[in-house]
Amino acid sequence: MPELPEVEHAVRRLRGWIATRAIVRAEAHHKAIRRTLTPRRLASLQGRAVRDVSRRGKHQFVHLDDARVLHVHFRMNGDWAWVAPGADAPRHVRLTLHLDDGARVVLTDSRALATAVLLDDVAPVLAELGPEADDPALTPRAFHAMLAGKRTPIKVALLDQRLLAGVGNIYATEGLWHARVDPRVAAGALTLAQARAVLTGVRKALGRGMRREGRYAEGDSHEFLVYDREGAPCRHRDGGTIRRIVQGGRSTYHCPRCQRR
DNA sequence: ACTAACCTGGTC
DNA sequence: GACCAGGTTAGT
Repeated sequence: MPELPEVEHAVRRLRGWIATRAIVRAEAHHKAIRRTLTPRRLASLQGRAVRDVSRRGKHQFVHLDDARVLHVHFRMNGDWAWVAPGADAPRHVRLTLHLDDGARVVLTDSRALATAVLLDDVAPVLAELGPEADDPALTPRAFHAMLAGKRTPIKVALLDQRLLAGVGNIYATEGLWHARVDPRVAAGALTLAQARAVLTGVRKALGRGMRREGRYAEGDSHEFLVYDREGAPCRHRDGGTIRRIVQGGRSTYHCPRCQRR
C-alpha cells in the first residue's frame, strides 16, 4: 500500500528493527526477487552489519557496513514485517533477513512486484528522481517552471517521479482536489497561482497520509476526500458529484463542479 | 499518451 | 470469468 507516507513509516519501523543489527543469513522466496538477489549475492549479505536505513521518494536504502546498499522498492503491495524468534512468518514473504538477535525482518508482497537489488552506488537511482514533494527548497515558482511546456495532463505529470519524488496515484488525485484544479489540464497550462495550489494541495494530502501512517483504509471504509468516491457528493459541499476517469491507465477521481481549468 | 508487462489476490 | 488494484518501465 505504498506511497510516500507509507514508505516513510515503513522505513522508520525497519530502522528500529535492524539499524544496530547484523544480518546472519538472507533468503529469497520468489523468483522475481531471485532474479536480482542471486544465491551468491544473498550469501554476500551474511555477517553484514546494517549502518542505517534511508528513503528518497518511494525508494528505500539499507546501508551496509561494506558500503553496499540494499535498494528496495515496494511497488504496489510491498511491506516489511518483524517476526519474533521462532514465530511463524506472515503470508507472501518474498525475502527474509535473519538477524543476529534471532528475529527476522521479512519483505511481504502478495503481488510479487516489489524489487530488491544490491547496489555499490545509489547515485544512479537518485539521479532519476525529482525533488521530494515536501522539500522546502521547492518553491511554487520553481514548481511552475518545472511544468512549463509540458503538454501531459497535470495528474499524469504528478506521477512522474522525475518531476516530484514520492507522489503516487492517491496523493496526486487528492492534491488536485484540494487545489480545485481539473486533473486533465495540461501541466504547462497551469497559472502560477494554480501551480502553487497544486503544490500546497499535494503537500496537504501527503500530510494527512503521514498522520495516519498511510492507513486511510480501515476495514470496509476509507477516509479519502475524492479517491475511490465515484458517485458520492463532493466534500467541498458544492453540489458536485465525484466522477472517475482513466488517465495513463490509472484511475483519477475528481469533482467536475469545483475542479476547474 | 496509450498498452503491455511484471505478478497475485480480492471483489463483483 | 472479468475487472480492479496506492508502481514503474519498455515499447509502440
